Amino acid sequence: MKITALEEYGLRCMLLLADKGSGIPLTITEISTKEGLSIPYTGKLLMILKQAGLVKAVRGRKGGYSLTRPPEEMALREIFDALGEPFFGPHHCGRYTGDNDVCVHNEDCKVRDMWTTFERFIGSILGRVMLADLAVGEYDFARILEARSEPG
Amino acid sequence: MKITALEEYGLRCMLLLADKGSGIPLTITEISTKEGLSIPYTGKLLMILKQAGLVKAVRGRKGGYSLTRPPEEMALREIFDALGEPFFGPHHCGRYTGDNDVCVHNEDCKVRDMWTTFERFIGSILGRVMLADLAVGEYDFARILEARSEPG
DNA sequence: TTAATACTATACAAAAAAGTAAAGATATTT
DNA sequence: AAATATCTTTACTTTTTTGTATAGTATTAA
Repeated sequence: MKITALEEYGLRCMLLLADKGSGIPLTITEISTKEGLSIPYTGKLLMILKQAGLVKAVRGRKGGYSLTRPPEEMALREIFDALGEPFFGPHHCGRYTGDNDVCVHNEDCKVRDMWTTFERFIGSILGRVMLADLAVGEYDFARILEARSEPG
Repeated sequence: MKITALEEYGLRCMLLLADKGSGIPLTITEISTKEGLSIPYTGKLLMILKQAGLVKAVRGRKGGYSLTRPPEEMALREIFDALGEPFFGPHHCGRYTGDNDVCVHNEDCKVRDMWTTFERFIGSILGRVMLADLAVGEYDFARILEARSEPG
């Protein structure tokens, strides 16, 4: 039950871009310096985020990366989905089949049902907390859950 | 953001022991057969659970594993803590330091604060859902959160 | 048009997690 | 006491994840 490296570092990069504002893009070099990451690894991260449509790249001089949307409209859920599988995703049961081709509990599984509920619970939070909330330091989940409706 | 193999399989073994009742212990061989896992791997899992004090072992004939406490008193949280680190644990920041010895955001980190809140949120659920709830198919988290007080 | 700057893609190396193998120690039953 | 069934320990192999290296492509400003 762990946060992966891509998720952790990817979120940090997104936050950096959110803080910067959408004016001037940030280069890979700048991002890598500010986050203490290597340049190739930073490039890899940004590439993943770009392919998910969360950031856009401008080449050449004065180029760099910036967000495709204002951080107020970017849910943490989208960011994590871009950087890895969800907590309990569609591949879970096919992945943990033990020694068999298909899980022993395939027909009826209490653990699966529990994870499904759990995933939905977590998703309802991450879908409503926006990158802008993070930038401002707002993560009172209970209040956010109350104030905002389920995301579309 | 993923569930580890140890957590998934370990939880299944615990559920199996909970269903069995605390009378006759289950052997590694029985557990491995019922869960579709190899015998050595099952042994490894049970050893971890034993060292955490969640199960006890009896050697020799008629031996095997059983729960140390009734499943009504065993929170999912304890089980996951035994099988791996918590979602956002004390080692997180020391682990994701990029190329430096200490994380660039060590002084003031919005991501860290967010994870802390998030971890507490998840913990408040997992601390109140018991293994017995799972066995019965009860995982209406909202209701459980409402009905039960914060665990000690 | 040229050189500098920046992103893109592919292949590879290192570290961590997952899973296996085999020999050893302990308890119970006969 | 001996045989058997069980847990226990250590070391090893495989797979996945992380992170690196390098060569290539595109854009812009002078």
